[in-house]
Amino acid sequence: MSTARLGADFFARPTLVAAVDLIGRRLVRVRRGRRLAGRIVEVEAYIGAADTACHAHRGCTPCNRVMFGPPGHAYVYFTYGMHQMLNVVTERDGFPAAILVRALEPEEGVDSMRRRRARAGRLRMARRDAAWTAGGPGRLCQALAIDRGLDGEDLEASPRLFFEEGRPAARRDVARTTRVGIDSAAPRDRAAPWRFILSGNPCVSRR
DNA sequence: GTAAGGATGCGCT
DNA sequence: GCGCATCCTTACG
Repeated sequence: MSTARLGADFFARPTLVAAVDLIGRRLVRVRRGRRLAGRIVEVEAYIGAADTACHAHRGCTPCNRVMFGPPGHAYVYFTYGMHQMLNVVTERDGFPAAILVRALEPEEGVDSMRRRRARAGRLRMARRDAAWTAGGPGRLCQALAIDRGLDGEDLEASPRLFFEEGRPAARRDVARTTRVGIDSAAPRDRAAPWRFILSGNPCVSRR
């Protein structure tokens, strides 16, 4: 178990390689001097302008420009009128690709995460269990107070948001599936097995 | 200026 | 499994 921080080199690799390697690592959000952290149990890869499920497929816009920049930076996107999603930019500067962090197993600051979820009006469900706190990209961002204010954050240097080496999963414990919620993408891209999950972990989102 | 749709989540059946 | 809330982002006029 290591608390060493993952640097830009970790993400300056082929996206699928970095995505598998990210399973089991720790995402840390520091807020008011306190740590909110969890083990990453689910991610998805979005790779290049040719991937019709990737936000980059319509070109560079003010909202997605971070994805076209250097690796190791946070790309935070707003969708469905109410949800934010946290991504990490991968590959070389100029090539748009990212890993969407879809679910965490809460480890530190769990009560704070639950309070944040409850305050947002999800009281009834928020009491249930820790798994509910950060399973799913929208829930994760809410629990960790991640919003577009963190878009473009340098995760190698930021005091507010970063990754730690944690406890990487054994390769045999990482399962691959197709990505979630991309029905309008081309059939070839819907079929790509670019979602990675920690097998059997209760915090993984649906399916 | 305006309209359509979206990398979701919740509650109910 | 299904409907709906909710509003930013984008494309088009």
